[in-house]
Amino acid sequence: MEILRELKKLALFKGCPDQDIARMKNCFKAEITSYEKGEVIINQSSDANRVYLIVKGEANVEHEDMFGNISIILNLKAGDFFGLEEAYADKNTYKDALVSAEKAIVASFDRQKIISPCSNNCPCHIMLAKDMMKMISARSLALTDKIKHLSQRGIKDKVLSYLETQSRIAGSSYFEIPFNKTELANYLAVERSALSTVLGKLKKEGVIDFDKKRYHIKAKNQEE
Amino acid sequence: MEILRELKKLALFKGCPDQDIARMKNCFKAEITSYEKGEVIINQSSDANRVYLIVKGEANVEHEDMFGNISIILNLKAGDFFGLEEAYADKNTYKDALVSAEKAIVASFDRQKIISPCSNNCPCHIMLAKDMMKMISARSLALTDKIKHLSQRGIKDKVLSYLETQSRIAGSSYFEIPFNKTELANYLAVERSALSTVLGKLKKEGVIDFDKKRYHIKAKNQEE
DNA sequence: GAAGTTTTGTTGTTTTTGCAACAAAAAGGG
DNA sequence: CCCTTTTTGTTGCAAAAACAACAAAACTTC
Repeated sequence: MEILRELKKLALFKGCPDQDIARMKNCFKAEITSYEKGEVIINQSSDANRVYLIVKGEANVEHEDMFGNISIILNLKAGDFFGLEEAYADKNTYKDALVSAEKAIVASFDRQKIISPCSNNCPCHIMLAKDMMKMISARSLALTDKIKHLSQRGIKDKVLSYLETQSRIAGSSYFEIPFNKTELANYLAVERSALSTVLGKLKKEGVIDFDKKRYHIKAKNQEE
Repeated sequence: MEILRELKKLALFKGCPDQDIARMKNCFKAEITSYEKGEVIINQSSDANRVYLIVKGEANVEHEDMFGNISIILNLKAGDFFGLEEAYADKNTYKDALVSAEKAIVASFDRQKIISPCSNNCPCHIMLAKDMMKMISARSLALTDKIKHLSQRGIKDKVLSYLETQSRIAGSSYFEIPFNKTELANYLAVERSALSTVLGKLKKEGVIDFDKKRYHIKAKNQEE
């Protein structure tokens, strides 16, 4: 089964023997679905009775506000979960939507099975609990990062704050981000055209360079 | 001991017999300290080897960016933790500071003891693990809420988004927020004087009313 | 490779925000 | 109760962002 190969690539199942993964899939009532780019995986405000694992590809957590503006809260990659917080915090609706950002494979699990101790005594389940904790914590920190960016005054500072973080994560001044310009504007909650202008200016000033989704931070601290 | 009375008020220790709390305090190498308003409890970027529990009072999680601007990430109340995410995600420095927002009592625990299973077989420790999970999840959701506010274009929408959330949490159109105007500006990452102008306008328009930290949302959806 | 779609860049206008400086009001401390 | 400090409101100006509308470029799809 092809899915098994994908699952084994994830840090979550690292070192799990095949038959254990199979048993867990059964135990968690796993369902696996493929999505095309742009497909809505979960609708905002729908009932939160499952948790979702990105097995392959990427998906965005999106929020639509009362005026119809859509903002990208987070970008999820293979191995990331959606809906875990709702499960553990006992919320019964998702507050955001999950939208496929490219061709993606997504597994979903029964929420109750995930959060309660396993009666079948699955070998990897205890380890899993700790991984969950780590994952939720990491997400919390990622959200804090995003707040850091959004808290910057002005588009220029927002985008630089974001790019610096991405650069740090990539470990290089050359890096690729998961967003095109429109999506980046949504992520940073600014007007797309205004962002375009600012990016153009930063490029002209020689602070950064970019092409498509690839960016390069040229000067570190030689501004003003 | 007075502290014990405070601890027992927290949801975390609800139903725990006194001697168990005492044992856990010992097991987690607990230390308890009092702080005056404005005192820094934890410095940004300092070593993350303990986790902190607000026992009484309030404290703000604050972040100082590269330009020296300070923004309030979150407001923590009695029962809330600081540093849990770093512990579980295995980060060795705090990325934000913790500052007392009023006279407060804070307990701190050894990070390792909190995240590893207890060898002493403390009676409440298993329950505690689940509470931790719930707490981190709740924080994650709170951060998402904040992102929702920050993603609004314009101060007016930001502040209304925030106030509506606070109103929903309080379950009434009359409610009190934990911030004064300066702090609210920091939380929403906008200029204080601009916020003041916008609030004044909203009051004049009859959309909201406020006095000190008490607010009232008058009209639901009759704007423009 | 032509036609349509999506993404990106550009520009001008309007509105909002940031900034700075000040004054009034409220809170806190002896 | 007076003095000091903190909080809040106000205003004018400069800067920045939102908005709208359009054009060019890139990417699809047949």
